[in-house]
Amino acid sequence: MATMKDVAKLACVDISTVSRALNDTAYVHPETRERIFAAVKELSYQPNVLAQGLKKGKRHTIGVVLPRLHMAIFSEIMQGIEKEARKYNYATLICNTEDDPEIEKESLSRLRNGFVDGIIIAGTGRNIRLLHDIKASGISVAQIVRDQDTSVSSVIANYEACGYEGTKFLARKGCKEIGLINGNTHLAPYRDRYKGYKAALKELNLKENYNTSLEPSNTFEYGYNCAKKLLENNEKLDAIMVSVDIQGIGAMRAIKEKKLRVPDDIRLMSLTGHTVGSMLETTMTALEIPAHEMGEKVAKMIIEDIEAPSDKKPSAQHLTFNASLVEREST
Amino acid sequence: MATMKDVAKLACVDISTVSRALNDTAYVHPETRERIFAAVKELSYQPNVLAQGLKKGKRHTIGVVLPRLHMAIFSEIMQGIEKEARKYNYATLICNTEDDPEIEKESLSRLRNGFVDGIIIAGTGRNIRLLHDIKASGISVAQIVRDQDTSVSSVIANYEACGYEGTKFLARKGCKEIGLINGNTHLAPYRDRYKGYKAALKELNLKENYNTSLEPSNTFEYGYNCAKKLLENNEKLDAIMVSVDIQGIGAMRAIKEKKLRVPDDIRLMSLTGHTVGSMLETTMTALEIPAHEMGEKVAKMIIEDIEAPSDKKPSAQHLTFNASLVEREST
DNA sequence: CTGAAAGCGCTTACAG
DNA sequence: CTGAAAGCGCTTACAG
Repeated sequence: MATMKDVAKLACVDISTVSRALNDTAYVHPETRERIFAAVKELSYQPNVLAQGLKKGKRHTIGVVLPRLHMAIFSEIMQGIEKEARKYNYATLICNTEDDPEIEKESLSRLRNGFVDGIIIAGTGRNIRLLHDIKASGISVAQIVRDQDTSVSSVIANYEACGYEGTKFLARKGCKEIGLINGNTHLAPYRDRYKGYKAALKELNLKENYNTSLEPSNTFEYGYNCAKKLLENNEKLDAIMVSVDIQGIGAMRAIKEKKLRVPDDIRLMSLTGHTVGSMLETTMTALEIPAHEMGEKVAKMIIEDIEAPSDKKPSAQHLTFNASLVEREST
Repeated sequence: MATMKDVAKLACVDISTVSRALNDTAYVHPETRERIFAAVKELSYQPNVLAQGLKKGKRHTIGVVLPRLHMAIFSEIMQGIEKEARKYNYATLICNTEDDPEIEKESLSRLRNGFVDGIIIAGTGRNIRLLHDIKASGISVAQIVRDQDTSVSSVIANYEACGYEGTKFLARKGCKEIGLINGNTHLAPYRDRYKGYKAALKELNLKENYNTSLEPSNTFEYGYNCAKKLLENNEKLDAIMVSVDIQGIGAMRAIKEKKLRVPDDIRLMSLTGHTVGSMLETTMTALEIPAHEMGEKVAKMIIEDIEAPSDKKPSAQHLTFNASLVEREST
């Protein structure tokens, strides 16, 4: 690979002049400029990003730490992040943690050391101190979906409202025994959905049908197992709310194996739908969250933070999106 | 952030000694060593990866260029790549191109400039020259799923066999009018599936039912639209093979809207299944490809290439995996 | 066993 | 308008 030195030699100028011409950071005589660009072309010179980053202390790269990509809302959010990042000429580096705090820790450690200017995270909540360290060391941080820490900016959906409105909606449909398949309530979204569910049940004077399991909750199997238990525990159950679409697919399977019909015997809805729900054989009613838009916003937020001069970084912002109810066949 | 200089000062040694102690690259007196590690701890020093990379010319990072993450087999392959990369202490950087040659070009250009030591790509086939340039410049390259270029190592599944065996299987089930929903035949997997399909039809003395559309083929909508056309064009159609699971979900929807039943009226199967197929309401028969394993292999392949001394890089290897038939409800 | 020094490929004050 | 030089944070021959 040609270096700036080679270009300088070929163009018969100093390397500093090449730098200035290329970065357009000072006036360079048109002729010199032309010679330089000719040399660049001839050598098909490409600047070394490492060296630039070393000098400027900036990588123009955002790290995104996510618990899951496959069949989860995070890959849709990611599309939004990438689109926005590309607009500002930032690259994105995705780390997939599988919701394992150890992998998360390792990913964060790796990212902090010169890899990125900012980190967007949907975290396990187990590495908050590390995250603070990272922020203190000058790397911008923002949370997506899971706001584990109020001192760090975040973009989330209103999960409590999802739990509340979902329950109310099913009650209006005549359901009396509404189950909720949730996940680890240490994570903000699960905690909040549960809160909303309980609040609605109280107003409606209904009782709780709740089941949980020890497995990772963002999976098909989890939805399947929890649905099975809910159905066994209460034979009058007439509705199941799942936290995320993928659980709903598992629940659908469990319901079918019990020879029950959706929606006639059991109504089924997802509390944080994304595009999957509309594609299923029995399409799924859902409170859909604007994943793409949320991704764009959090990317914009972190880029603004990165590019703000260090003496006046914006203070932590928290952006909450509302979900919108989309009725489909499953209710 | 503390630098190596700070550590050296605190430990009262030269920075070169710190470097040696930390990298274990030469004998350092135990006491000195201890002082250095104490200083590292005290300052919570973290080496700057940029600077290391600049000096050593290595980033310990692999770029992965994929056409799609959401609901596609690529996120499963990615899991395998990440697992293997982590084992060798490599980071992975994912670029999502949405199968757009321009985005792909941009991603590749970005990666080549000091970002990564190697690139794994499932490409559009439109940037082969650029890929050659990149390889020539000393960055390792490997292809996954799509082997557009025999001079570059690859890990793929035997798509021709998939097309062939799928067709034979459906014929054994008694199907006479077997449709194929495919995709852009400039891409090797689509081209090969089609080849296998035609070969089997010829042996069986059956005629082709083939439809294609101009949209990106890796989507639900594509499967839906093509299935609809196939059903309209031939009312005796008794089977549909889709190239990928997500198309199958769309096809299922189209079949259902026609008031036809799967598998009684129409048998449906996917030619490159991954985990989605087993989770659907009507589970989908598929030729399953070992996505996770393929990811691991391609990661291993590229890491070996990266770490080989530049005078004896291994020559291009091509690894082909077989799919295995998993019968489920849809046939 | 350890230090002084050069160098990786750039950027950016400082002169002129 | 352009060059010479220092420096970003490391690694690694070269001495001793």
